[in-house]
Amino acid sequence: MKNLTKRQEEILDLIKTHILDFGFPPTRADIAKTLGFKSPNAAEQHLRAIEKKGFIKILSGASRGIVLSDSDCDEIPVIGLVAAGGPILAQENIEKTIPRSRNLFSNDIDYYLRVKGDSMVDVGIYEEDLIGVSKSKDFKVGNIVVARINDEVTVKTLIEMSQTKVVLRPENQNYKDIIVNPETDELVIEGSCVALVRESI
Amino acid sequence: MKNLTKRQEEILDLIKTHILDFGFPPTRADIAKTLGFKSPNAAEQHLRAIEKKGFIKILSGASRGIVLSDSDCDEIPVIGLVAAGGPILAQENIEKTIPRSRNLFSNDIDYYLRVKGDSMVDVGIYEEDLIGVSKSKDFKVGNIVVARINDEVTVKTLIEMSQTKVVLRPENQNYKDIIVNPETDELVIEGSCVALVRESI
DNA sequence: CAATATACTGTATATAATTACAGTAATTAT
DNA sequence: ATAATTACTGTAATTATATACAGTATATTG
Repeated sequence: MKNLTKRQEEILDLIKTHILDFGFPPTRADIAKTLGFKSPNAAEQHLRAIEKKGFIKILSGASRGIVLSDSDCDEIPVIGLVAAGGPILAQENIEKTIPRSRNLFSNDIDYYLRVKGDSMVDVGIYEEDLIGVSKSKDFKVGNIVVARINDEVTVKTLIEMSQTKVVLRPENQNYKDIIVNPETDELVIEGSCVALVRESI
Repeated sequence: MKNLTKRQEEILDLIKTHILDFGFPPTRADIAKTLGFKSPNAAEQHLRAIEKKGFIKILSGASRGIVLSDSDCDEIPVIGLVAAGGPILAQENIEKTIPRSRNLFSNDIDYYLRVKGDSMVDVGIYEEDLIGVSKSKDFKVGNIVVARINDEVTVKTLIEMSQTKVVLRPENQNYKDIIVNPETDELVIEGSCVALVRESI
């Protein structure tokens, strides 16, 4: 799918905003008025261009007949197994997506990560649970974080964090603390857990 | 808010379905065609009646200008503390509601129940968690259920169920099984847990 | 360098859609 | 008993909207 131009993106945003605000898409005249066009035809031609690039579908003969394509209704990815090496949000890691509008949580969730293993059972995080991850950088010691250590992604409690020592604790007596020296090992805190979802009890 | 007639309810449903299917509300003509009216004015008058009862707002002069009122986007109640005696879904028990459209789960969730106490920590259900409850009657032994025993509502695992003996097990070594004789004690299985949500980790 | 894409103005028209007016008939509330 | 509500048909006017056609100008691609 080709990229939209800046102006086209503006128009797509306007359509989404209109739907959010009113519950239905704008007319050509609405678009023209909002963006200051003097002709509704300017909007028309933008819409055709955006349709050509696959971001919307125009239903001919229907008023306000603009249908957003699935790809752009802003979905939250659910990450299954993370392939070693690549970025977490790489396409091949995405198990499915959830429309952002269905997001139950007020928190800022950038993606859901499916939990593998039992290293966090003592805080009630089980295998196959989905944890909501926020990429925000304001995590603190004590938070449960998503960490990447040398290409391996793991969910642990952040216990200590300094220039030379980071301690990640599995919440399960059978496991030992992971102690990393960020100067010798590659360590990235990808985000912190802000929610948990268990789909099948 | 007054109740809708059967026909009006049909029309409101049609509007919701149309929005779901197309992304925008139907026209009067659409409604008339779908329901077999020979005049778009039949639809018009129904819409006015539904608006009068507060379920929709009609934006005059705008095509497809039908806005659903908040109240009818079908909300899932979140039940906090259950007052002894009354029904679970009584108004005073409802802590808040969540739009059904925001429901992440495919399961049939009739309400969310906020967990009190630590009797289920061994299966990862913690105080303040929300469990999604389905009122469906096809729960089985082994399921986690919401039970009401003599006016007290509790979440436990259903271990055994016969005419004269029902065993409910707290999933916490510090608690003992609850054994109830449905013939002498009042016992209602309100539903079974089909999901779990933890909003703050 | 020509073709295509982008980003518009300006006009016009067919059709889509709202909405008013005039009825009919059955049911329900006062 | 009478008024109001419900549930429509039928017609028609007005307005809202999509959309075609004719331009202008600049930027980008092959």
